[in-house]
Amino acid sequence: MARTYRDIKADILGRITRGDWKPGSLLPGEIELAETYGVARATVNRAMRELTEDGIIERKRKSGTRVRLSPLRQARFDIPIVRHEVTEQGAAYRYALVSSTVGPAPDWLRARMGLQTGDEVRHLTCLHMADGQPYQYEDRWISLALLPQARVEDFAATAPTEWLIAQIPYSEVDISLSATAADEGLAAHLACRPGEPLLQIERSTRWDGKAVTFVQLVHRPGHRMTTRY
Amino acid sequence: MARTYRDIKADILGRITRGDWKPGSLLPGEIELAETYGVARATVNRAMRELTEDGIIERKRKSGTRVRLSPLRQARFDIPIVRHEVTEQGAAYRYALVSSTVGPAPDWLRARMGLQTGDEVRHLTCLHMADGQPYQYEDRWISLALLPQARVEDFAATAPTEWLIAQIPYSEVDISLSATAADEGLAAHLACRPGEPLLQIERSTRWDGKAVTFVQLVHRPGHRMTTRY
DNA sequence: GAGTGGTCTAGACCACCGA
DNA sequence: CGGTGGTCTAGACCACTCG
Repeated sequence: MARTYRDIKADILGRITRGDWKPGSLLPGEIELAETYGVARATVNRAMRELTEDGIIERKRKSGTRVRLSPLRQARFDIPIVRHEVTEQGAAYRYALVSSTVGPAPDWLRARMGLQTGDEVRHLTCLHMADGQPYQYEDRWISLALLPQARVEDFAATAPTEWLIAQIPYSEVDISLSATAADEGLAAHLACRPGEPLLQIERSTRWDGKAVTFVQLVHRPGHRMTTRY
Repeated sequence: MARTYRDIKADILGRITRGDWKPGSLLPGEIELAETYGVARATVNRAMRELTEDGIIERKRKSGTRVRLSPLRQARFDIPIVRHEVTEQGAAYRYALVSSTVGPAPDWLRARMGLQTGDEVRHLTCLHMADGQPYQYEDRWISLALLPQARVEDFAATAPTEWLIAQIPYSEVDISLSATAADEGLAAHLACRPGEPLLQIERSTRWDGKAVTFVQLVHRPGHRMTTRY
């Protein structure tokens, strides 16, 4: 007999995957299930709530709980710090600052970050290496309106990402994943041929609703992001 | 005054983002917080549990709750059904079956799916279109050992994904994201130049621990996957 | 209006793990 | 060992929404 909310969650999920409860069908109410399993209603509720978060079932007051017609598929990808990603693979991590400038934000960036005309930004490009091989190329813009201390910071030793985490640990982020072709510069930095397909991640970070930083991260050829669910 | 677990969660998160509680620091215990907020301990627990799931804090019995040193970043991407993805953009969806064969699984696929020598698979390639333009190219393999009914199914009208969901609604999935270059065939199907960088998703689906299907989904040039957190 | 899920409470016991 | 979080209970009230 099931006793914990985990047991109950597993049992309900089992009935769904085995086809006892088919997509679209109505599940028993919480009170009934609580009696069936011999537990308190709160315990059943916890199990059902997690199944809802997992995209397995849909719940509505009054109408009850149904198995989702088409399961809501969502994958979670960890967004690692490059240094950790590299060292966890057992490789030696090295970071190099490639270029650094300060100036007014170009138009496309102003649009993208929602900056005012004349707002200045620190523009950094850097390279992250694993065992001496290029691993990821980083092209970052930091708003000096919000982070004036970025004007004078020396990024020779510390990568911008890790510096930024120390400044604003918790923020809102937009992420975009796409494929891009290596141009001459990228090819040189990542030691690949021009035109080679590369996985690119773009991140916009906001704090208190205001744009803090925008970054393009381009991975070396063949890089994969993986996850399971 | 905070009254619900949402209020409390927001208040705690606010103190963290504002820097009242810095990364690595110890938060008050649940009992103390419950008294502070004037609620039951279970309410504080719910708030803290969600902050843990969100990767904001770390909890350990006996030692207590700490703000994570470097916030655990994870992004959730919805894995939509192509047809829904297209129609939600207001475009007309069309599906076309390109090729279909039945035969023994090639070696690389056997390794990838963990099939036995001689296991047969149905191999399908199809095209998903939005407003008459190529949108996504699908290259799918279905294990006939697990889904014998796939041998005779006519995929002319129904896309494999949607048929599969009807057969095994809930399953375990491995996902891999990468960039690939269009070869001659892909270029023809997706109406792009050979060599063009394309975003590719590979999915392995298991049910009851056994490999059911493997698919490569290649998006048209310029496609982006986006999310926020 | 009434039935369902959403949440809160007060109390209890347990499991883990650091000192 | 003792303190912390993890979970369960029994009961209650509330909010949403369908009929």
